Amino acid sequence: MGKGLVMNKRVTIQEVADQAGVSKTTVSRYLNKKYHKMSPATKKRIKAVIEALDYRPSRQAQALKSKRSYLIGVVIADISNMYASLLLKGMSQVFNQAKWQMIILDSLGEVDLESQYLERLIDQNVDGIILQPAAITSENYQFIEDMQLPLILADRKTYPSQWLTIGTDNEAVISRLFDQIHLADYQSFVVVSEVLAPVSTRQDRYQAVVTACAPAPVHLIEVGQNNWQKAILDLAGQQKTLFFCNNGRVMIEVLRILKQGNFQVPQEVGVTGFDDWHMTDMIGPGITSIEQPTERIGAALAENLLQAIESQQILKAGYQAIPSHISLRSSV
Amino acid sequence: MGKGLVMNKRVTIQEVADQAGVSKTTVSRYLNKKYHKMSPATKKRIKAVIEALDYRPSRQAQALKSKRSYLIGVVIADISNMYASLLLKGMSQVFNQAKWQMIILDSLGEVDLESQYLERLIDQNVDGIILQPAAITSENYQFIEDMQLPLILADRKTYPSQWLTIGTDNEAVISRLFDQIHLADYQSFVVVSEVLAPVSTRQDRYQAVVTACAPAPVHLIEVGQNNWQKAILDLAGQQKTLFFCNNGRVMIEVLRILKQGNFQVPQEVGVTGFDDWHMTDMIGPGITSIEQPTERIGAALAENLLQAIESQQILKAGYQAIPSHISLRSSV
DNA sequence: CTGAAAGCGCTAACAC
DNA sequence: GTGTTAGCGCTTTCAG
Repeated sequence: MGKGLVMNKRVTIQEVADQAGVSKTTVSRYLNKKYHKMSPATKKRIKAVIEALDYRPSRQAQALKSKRSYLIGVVIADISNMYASLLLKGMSQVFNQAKWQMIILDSLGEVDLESQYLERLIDQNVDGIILQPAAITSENYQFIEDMQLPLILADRKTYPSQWLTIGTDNEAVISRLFDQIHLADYQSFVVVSEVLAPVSTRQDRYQAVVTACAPAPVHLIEVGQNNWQKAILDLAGQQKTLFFCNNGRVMIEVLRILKQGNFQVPQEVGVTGFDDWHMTDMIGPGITSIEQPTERIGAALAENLLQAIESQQILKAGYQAIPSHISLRSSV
Repeated sequence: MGKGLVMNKRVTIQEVADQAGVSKTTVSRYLNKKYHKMSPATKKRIKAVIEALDYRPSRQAQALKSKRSYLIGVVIADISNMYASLLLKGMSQVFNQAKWQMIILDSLGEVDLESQYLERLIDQNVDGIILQPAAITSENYQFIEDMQLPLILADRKTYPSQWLTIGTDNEAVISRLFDQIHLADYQSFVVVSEVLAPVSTRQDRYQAVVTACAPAPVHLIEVGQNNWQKAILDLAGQQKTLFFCNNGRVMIEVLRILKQGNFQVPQEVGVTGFDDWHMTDMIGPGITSIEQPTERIGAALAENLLQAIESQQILKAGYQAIPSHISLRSSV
């Protein structure tokens, strides 16, 4: 690898220049592949010295001068969540293949913490930001725009629409899913979700279910609310109910509760919804569910952001929906 | 928030100095809380200007001068893995609470890619590195040591032992788990694992099972090998077998295979092992399993690394085991 | 108590 | 083709 046996201090461009008998400028030109007017001889000499010394330019210094850090800030609402993991996987495939690196922060879904972290990213001179916003109002993120920093939203929209958001095709896939379900089999319909208000995705999914079930009414159970578990069991006990779960964690919970209540799926209750794990087929009879293309969403976020950074263009506000896959099994 | 309506360029320390009628030096002193010899008046004035201008120092520039980037490099073998997610969660709790930020890279378990990423982190002037190594030989990481960069290993040891590694108490917890199992119930014992060779953790777990079952022999099935699925079904069919799964993904796979083969757990086969998801209770009868304290491992890694960085001391090589929890259910 | 000046490692006019 | 010079935004002697 051309590495010396022991090396303490970083070698600098100056040392390379000295050893090669040229100026820093020339070395810098070499580094930045500006060969257009450079004698093959010097070029070769510099190359040799760089290898001998195992010289690697300091990104810090380059960034300070060139205003490009090759750092991307990523703020996620919960890094331990499977959805987030897959999103990050997709991003890292795009960024790391190129020379970009991600600084990843976990906002815990808390708006104040999120603001703090966003500011830190700006302090760090990141070239762009990918954000899964904890707030639903665009105003919270206006200051990023003011800084002229490219920003792209993951999964969740903010209002009024101001940035490009990339996520699942919630409405379309839910509509397709319900086309496959024989609604007459059910006497009541329930959406189970984490609290709707702060997250556009949850609202959109709820609305899509409402639309799909119309004119039948749709109940909403928000996990964490008073007696929500009991509410599920009550509904399941009263009439044949279809439970639509807004994400994978919720689905796991619902299945657990129904199992404890000794309800048979799909004979006594129906269960469907979003499955972040792609593994509900392990559970019970196999759950008919929506599998999100999470990695591809992550990759798309990264690609779009890079393009915006490199072209210096502002991303067009709006929602880019990546199509989901419906996994038909036997839970409904 | 003290933010102006529109601001394009970052404000610099020079502008603050000008507005406050002092020199950059004094502002810098203020920023670094060197108040010892500074008149309350100037202090107040600087404070006011900083707030009015919403000035925030550039980390880039600070780092270039002070040799402290407040950046930590984290290289993980697979970022979409649940174990990794929880590790990162634990780390982020420690780092982000303080003013540290993580650059996270996914090595895909590939040694070459990993080397490349580690070098990039060095280029970026990170203050320390947390690594879940893809290779098992310490030699691969010697160059980090040569750079005087604090390094700490997550979950996996390298040989010869050269750095502090923090992970699960594999041997101890496996020994405790087997104390709870009535070995006489089984006629054969099998460890199912991803390929053993490159990862110390997998080897250690296998050895611990061998020790616990002695003098009975222990079969080893490496997933991905020729006909490994069939091997599982064959063993299960021949005699009453206990399957020990080396991690959560493997356990999911084993359960899936056994289910397809119509084997009843625990009547016909026993299943136990490590469960990264803390959710195998959703599956079948509830799986007796080992739940790793993954978040705490992540936090411990972060804490130890920070301490090493701040004290300028080298971490003592060795293995720090964080105790796991055994979840006794009914699968064995 | 405060400031001038040098410099961290690099890039980019502008000369020659 | 290549070098000189002047910074990027900050910290830190060293003087006063």
